[in-house]
Amino acid sequence: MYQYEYPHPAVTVDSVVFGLDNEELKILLIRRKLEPFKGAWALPGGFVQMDESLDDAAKRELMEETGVEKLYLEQLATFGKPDRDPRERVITVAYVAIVNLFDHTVKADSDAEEAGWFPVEDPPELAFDHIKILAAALNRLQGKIRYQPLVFEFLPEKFTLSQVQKLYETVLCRPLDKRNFRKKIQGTGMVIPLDEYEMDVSHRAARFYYFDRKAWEEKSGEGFHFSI
Amino acid sequence: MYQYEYPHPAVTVDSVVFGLDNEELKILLIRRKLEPFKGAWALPGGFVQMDESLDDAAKRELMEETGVEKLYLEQLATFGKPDRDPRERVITVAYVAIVNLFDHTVKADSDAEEAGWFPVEDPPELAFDHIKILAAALNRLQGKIRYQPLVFEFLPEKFTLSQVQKLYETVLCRPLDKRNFRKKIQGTGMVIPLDEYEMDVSHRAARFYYFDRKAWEEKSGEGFHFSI
DNA sequence: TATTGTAAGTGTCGTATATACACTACTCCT
DNA sequence: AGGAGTAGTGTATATACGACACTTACAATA
Repeated sequence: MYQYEYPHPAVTVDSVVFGLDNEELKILLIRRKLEPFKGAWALPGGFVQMDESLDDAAKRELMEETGVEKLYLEQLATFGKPDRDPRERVITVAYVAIVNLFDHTVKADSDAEEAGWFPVEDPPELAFDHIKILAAALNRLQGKIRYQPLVFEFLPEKFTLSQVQKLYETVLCRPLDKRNFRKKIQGTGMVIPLDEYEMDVSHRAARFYYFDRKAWEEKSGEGFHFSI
Repeated sequence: MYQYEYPHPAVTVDSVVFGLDNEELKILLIRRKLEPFKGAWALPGGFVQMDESLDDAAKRELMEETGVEKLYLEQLATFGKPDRDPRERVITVAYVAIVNLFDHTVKADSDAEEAGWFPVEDPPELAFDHIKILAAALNRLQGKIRYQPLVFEFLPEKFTLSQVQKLYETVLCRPLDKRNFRKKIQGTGMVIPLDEYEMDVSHRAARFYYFDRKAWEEKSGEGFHFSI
């Protein structure tokens, strides 16, 4: 038992994990095994250990639940209404994560836990206030994707420009003009053409490109905006 | 005494309170009366009560420490490195606040606590990791002021365009062209001229304007960007 | 081997937006 | 009357953005 002079809330981390699955934007959800909300779908997460930072806690929980090590992770916001958990006062630090479903396989159904990918547009009923967290995460993603190169976190190392465009269209929920899009994305100077082309497609093969992370890290230092 | 089956961190809220004092951007700091960091300057804040939301906690602490009710308040980020407080594990939810030092007087030196306004550029040594929180807050302010009308939170109801421009220049740390600035700010349609002019100035009297909050709230709903 | 289906790839022009830049107007003070 | 000090105003150029339609390449099928 742990004793304190004043009451302390519990602190959890919960992550909204985005991934691109079949050209659809999806989120990873876990089915709860315990009360409260037993059987309901919920964001992956858990309690912060006393010796780990918040980022580390988020990483650990995701590692445990998805098996993925390399993912994009960023703190979103902290949710702390007094009654958001019926058991005790629980404050949750929410994260946005992006996993690359091309390069890594996610153990969606792990040992003990049932997990699954759900379309962002119509998720199932979620436990706690997780639907609010999802809304905030989607909002952040849509805002940030326009001036930071987050799209490449979703895509394989080598991708076609059509893939990039479709992803932007999916996230932003609006169509983009092909020529203008290609002008912009190539105008950044960070999306570099390879001498490789698609194979085994029943139409003209698309060229592969890669994202020059080094150039971005240098230029993002001062002033440079990605901006699509 | 309060008992828990698992260890719980303490949770505080700390606010970076910005204000415009003599055309300088300043932050409000409190001198600590207790260990640790006794005597050092720190961000105003305190423990979250079990029956209040995080926003309410931030508001309450600021009300207690500054006496100001009407202020702009927005959650910034949560800081939770395990060793950021030497006593016990303390996770702090940081807020950015803006107080209007024209319309409200802040009880900078209150009963028990010594408080003061310090230039953002060279603050004193701060307790805990508060210098990091300050850096993050300044970053947020500089970013957000360019596409949201935060400036008017600093200024009196009726202001001159020169005041607005000087404030932008102060926050962004760069000079702006007067004519282009005035074109843009008037182009928003939300900064409305009054038929009042400065009095008792030893030069041409400047016209007063006000910010049309209603128009902003309507237009900010969809798509409109303030953008300076 | 000719045809068809499908997605890839490419350029221009008009419009809107951003930037650079310098003088006159007003008020008070000496 | 003139000087000090800040308010206020317009134009021209460069850049960015959005609209828009056809040709190319590949493979499957007739």
